[in-house]
Amino acid sequence: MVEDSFFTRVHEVSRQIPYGRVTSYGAIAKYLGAARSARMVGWALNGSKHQAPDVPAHRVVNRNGFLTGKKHFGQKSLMQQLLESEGVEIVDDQVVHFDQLFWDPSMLNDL
DNA sequence: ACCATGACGTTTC
DNA sequence: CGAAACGCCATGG
Repeated sequence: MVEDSFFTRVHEVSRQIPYGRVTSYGAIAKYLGAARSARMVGWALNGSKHQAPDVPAHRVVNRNGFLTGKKHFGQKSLMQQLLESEGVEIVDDQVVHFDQLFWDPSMLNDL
């Protein structure tokens, strides 16, 4: 059966993240109507590997642009490598020009 | 219903 | 500047 839970929502939204772009857990949470559930977003992404491998979790970082979830990729540097492969500069586990690369799900409405 | 967990975010010390 | 506490809330046991 399909879990119409918060998790599934996060998965779908995360898949909308454009190539070479990044977003924050809080932004996704806010878009889902649960701005205070940023932690659930990360947790959902953790489950996404199990439920929706299509979800580019590497494009989701915390509000500081830090690759906080890199450790969940099995390979610590994997998340950084994936982002760099998309043209995203990473320095000291942080996204460079995060404010420029930041993508908000709300942009879907205006797209 | 209660307690524990968690890839966050903000505030306080 | 760094660490810790707190809030916040969905999911699972």
